[in-house]
Amino acid sequence: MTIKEFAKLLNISAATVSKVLNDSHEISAVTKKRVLDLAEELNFQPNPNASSLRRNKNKTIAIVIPEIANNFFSKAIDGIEMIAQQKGYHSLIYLTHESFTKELGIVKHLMNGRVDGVLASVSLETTDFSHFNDLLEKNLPIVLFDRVCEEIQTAKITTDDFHAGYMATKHLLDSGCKKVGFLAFSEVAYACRKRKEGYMEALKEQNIEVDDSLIVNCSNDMITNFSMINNLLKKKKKVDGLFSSAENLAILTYQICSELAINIPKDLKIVSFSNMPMASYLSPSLSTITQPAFEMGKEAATMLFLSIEKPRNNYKDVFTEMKSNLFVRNSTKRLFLK
Amino acid sequence: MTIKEFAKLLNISAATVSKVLNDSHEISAVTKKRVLDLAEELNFQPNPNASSLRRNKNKTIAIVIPEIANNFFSKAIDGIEMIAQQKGYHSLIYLTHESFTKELGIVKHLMNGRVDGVLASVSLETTDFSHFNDLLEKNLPIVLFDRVCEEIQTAKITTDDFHAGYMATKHLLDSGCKKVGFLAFSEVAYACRKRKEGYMEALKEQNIEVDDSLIVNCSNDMITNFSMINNLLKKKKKVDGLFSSAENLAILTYQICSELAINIPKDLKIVSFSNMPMASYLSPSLSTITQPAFEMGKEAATMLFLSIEKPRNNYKDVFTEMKSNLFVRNSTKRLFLK
DNA sequence: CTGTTAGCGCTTTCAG
DNA sequence: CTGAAAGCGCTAACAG
Repeated sequence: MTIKEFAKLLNISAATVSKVLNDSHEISAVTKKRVLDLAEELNFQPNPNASSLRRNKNKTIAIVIPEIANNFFSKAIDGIEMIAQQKGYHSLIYLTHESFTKELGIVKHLMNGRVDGVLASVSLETTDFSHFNDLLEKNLPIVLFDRVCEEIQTAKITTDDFHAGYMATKHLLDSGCKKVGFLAFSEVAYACRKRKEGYMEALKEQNIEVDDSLIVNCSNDMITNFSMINNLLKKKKKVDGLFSSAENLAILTYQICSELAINIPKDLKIVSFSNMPMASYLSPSLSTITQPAFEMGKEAATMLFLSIEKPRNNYKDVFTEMKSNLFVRNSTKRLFLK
Repeated sequence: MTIKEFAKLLNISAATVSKVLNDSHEISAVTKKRVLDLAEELNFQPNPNASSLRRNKNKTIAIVIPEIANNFFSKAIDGIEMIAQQKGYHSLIYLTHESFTKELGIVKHLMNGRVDGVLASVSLETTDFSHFNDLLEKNLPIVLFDRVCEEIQTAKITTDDFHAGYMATKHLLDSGCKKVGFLAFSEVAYACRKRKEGYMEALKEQNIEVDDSLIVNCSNDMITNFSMINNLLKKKKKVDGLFSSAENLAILTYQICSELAINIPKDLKIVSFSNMPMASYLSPSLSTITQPAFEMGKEAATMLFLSIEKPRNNYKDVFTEMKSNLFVRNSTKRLFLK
């Protein structure tokens, strides 16, 4: 049903109906009620495409992320979608699967005006970020979260990755580890570099030389990751502690330890970034750093709507670092970072 | 930039450009190339709202699910999005958070023609399914997956829940359990009822009377679930095996066992539906039944596109039960269902 | 093979 | 306070 047909049912004009549905102040209370009542009864909704075309606004945002089968990202989407639903916006989801080419294609596509704003976490392969700048030049607001980059001047949300890395490593050293390794999910990603800097800071504080052979630079290729971590662990007495910058690498390590008959946590203590629910009950030997994924999603979405609804310079280049939680050992200890 | 402005750059008409971009056969190769080259160079894309309005088609589907911070649903979305991307479709995501009211609001909203099809998993609270029928009456194709219902005549995808329940329970009995309990995530959900029927079948086969006091009917309220499961477990010697129909209930049980100092799997063996990555390495005592979530997503999306692109009766009321990759797994055993 | 034209359904002046 | 009419940008029918 079109707005014209609907209007005819009440013997008024389409313009009047449109004004009521858009809550214009120039309509009498009586007409308003008549329209709203019938709209409710018939579940009448104006055609969103016609409306978007005319207004040049879509009430839609895009979420561009590397993967979704991931406890961090799925919780972040949960937060994003909650804010979007509150604001009456719709959320389109796009997965890059860590591919630069896909990310580029998606972002270029988004320049067609299908969405009013973009929330993005950059893929592991991405080192050239100019496609995001192209969005900004088209006046499309964008907020980066978790996988941010330094090159783009826009709002960004991360956890305090340096401090988290520092605390994780310190925890391992305090637990008696002498040789603490580091599993990097990427050599270039900003978040991972910060986590590594925190790791190095904790070592430095205790006058421990950084041993590059204890640092495994992983990638998106799990086969290679497996063999690199395997190589590290099969050298007896090589490492007694491991700080993992990503959940999937920690899980991979559990698998390797199982095959090599390495006892966790007796022979090897692990602290990992992870958003697995109740990790400490399921696997009491896994200590986790939990990022506030849901809150980060909400925060990122809130900032995006701010800049969709207000002029751009309100938010430009804000950098927010959120506090994360370090859960250690079956929830008897819980160290808050910061 | 509009298609008219773009056409002027090449001194041709907007219609011609439109035909090229929609791959019409009535355009010369030369013109085609000129248009495509410039479009590539300028990243020109026609306004999607104008196009959708004119065509009355959106190249967009909706995914309506209870929650996303969930290993099953996030993997399913992964599969859905993959097929959608291949088909050049966009995916809108809507979360009901298990609320009937929210589901109703979302589905009613979708009747405005914003999407060309709907993929849905019904919420736990939903017992009246007529809103889905309203969609079908508006000629909007819909495919239900995992949380399906019997009341709607449309395509549905589930796992073989009866057989999975049977195998899980049989596995516990074969492992020497005498008193096997069942954690139901819902009393009414079709999938859960089937899992329970499988559970009862396995008991019956071994001439074991069903003991209702070993069946915990859980809900979406985790506080109540906690106390009900706690009550069951704190009675010593009450149960020595537990089949959980949902991952979150199993994790809750791990927490309770930790507090009650119940040794898993010595005192209590657990088999649970779960899509946690490498559950058996992380927590070797947890045996899982893994649903082929990714494949179910792909299958559901494929069926949806079939019915979007072809007349409706092609797919009406097909019921697919997926069997591949459904197995009880712990580190040592992997039992394939069917 | 290419161009002209009408109109998708809505919102927004502007006139009354 | 209400309505008439223009036009958002595109595509499809039709003419040439």
